[in-house]
Amino acid sequence: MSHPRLPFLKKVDLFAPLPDSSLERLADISGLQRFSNHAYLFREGEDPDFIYGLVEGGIVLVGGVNGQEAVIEFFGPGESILLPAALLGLPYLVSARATSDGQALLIPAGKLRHLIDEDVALAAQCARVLSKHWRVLIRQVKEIKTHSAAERLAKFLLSQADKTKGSASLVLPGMKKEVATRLGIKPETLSRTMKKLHEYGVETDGDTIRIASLERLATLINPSHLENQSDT
Amino acid sequence: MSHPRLPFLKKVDLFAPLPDSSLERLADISGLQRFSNHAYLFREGEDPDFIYGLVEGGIVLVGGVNGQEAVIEFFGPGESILLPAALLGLPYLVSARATSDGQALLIPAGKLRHLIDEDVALAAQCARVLSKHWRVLIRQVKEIKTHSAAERLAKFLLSQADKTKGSASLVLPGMKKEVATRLGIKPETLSRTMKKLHEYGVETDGDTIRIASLERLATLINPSHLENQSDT
DNA sequence: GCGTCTACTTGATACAGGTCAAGTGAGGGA
DNA sequence: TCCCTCACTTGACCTGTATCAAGTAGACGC
Repeated sequence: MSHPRLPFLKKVDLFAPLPDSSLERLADISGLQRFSNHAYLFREGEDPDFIYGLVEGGIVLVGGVNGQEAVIEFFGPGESILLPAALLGLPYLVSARATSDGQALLIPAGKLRHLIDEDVALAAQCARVLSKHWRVLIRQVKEIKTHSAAERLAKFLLSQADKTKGSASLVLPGMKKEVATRLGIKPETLSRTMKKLHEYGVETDGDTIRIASLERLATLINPSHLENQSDT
Repeated sequence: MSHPRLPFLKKVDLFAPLPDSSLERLADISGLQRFSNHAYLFREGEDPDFIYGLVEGGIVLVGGVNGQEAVIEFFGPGESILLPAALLGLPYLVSARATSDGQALLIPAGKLRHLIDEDVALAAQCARVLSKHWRVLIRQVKEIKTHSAAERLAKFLLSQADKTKGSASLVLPGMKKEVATRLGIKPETLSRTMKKLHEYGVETDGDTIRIASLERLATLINPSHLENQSDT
């Protein structure tokens, strides 16, 4: 009969495609942890004890010391974090804070580091997930270096929408001040930039955003021709 | 007897620690390519045909369309690039340009994608190398979002130095205008920022930089206490 | 040698985004 | 109910970096 944590493993992209044999092994060493909004899961500088597979809820990776901290990226259910620090056995470069209540699967870093040298399926899947994460960051670096605040915000909103055509409504993955630092700007600037987007059909109501026309908003980024927005 | 390309494989971190069985297989499908300074190895948007293991010389990853392009990162001998695009079979997000003459090992992306599911050692090593790359980008994102141009330049120079104490002399890994966009600033600003660093003991002479005291330069970043500069 | 590039520097000026300061308004506890 | 606190907004002002425009100097071709 199957392990009680199996259904949770299946919800995490890192583990979902693995064969049963791998899953059993992971289930044996994994643990499920609940966390509540605004709680820190771990902090920058600590040694890696676990990797986290997000089953439910959202978290942010934040870097930098207090007062100067910046959100690196938002993560949601199905995503896993900390693989790099865990595999290399090096201290975390970022902290993680919950943006909602939720729960995560924890896999001990040491055991994972061991498993990866014996389990092809797991190792290959780690490589694929890390590859996706790399591309996420590459996009962000490119954007910060080549686009203005308004363009970055527009692109961010478009990426948060679940559609690509017509109108859309979305709720921000965190507080506005977190979104601001994710975009590399200050909260005040986010406020003002949001106002500029009114003329592109963007309306805000607390943390939900309504976009009248995704196509229209897209013209802000690239006045004329098309941009790839799909691949991950 | 051993394959003629084996010594080259040994020079690339991705392959160096692999067992002979893996190396033989890679040697069979790999090819060695020379490139000359300023040549493009591939361009953003293309489909991945190969991954590149740098044996000799330097290259930059640049993102963004012509006129708005920004250097993502510099890479040197031993490093490999494009693993993410190759493993996922998705178009390159960046272009690569040589910053010197050199040579690289090419491994066909399709074959690698196939191998990784059968060779634990290879898969695990891919995961580890990708982990390192992730951490490099994380650092960069953190810096861009939390430090000024002068601080970023100082940190960059410190990271280029091969020592951590006393005086040092280094040559920039690319043209000044490339270094500028790597730091997220314009060439003019780099020029001016370099001048500001004179008072921290930084002297420039073409593309070689002399730093009188690494400790002194470090005070620019963190006026008082210490910062981790070592781990990768 | 003499143009012509191209990288780089320097100066003057513009502007995006940051900083500081003062609200507003929605929870949340006593 | 009345405070607090804390996210967010708004306004006025400031500054770091970009932009535009010369100008210098080394490298290369002829």
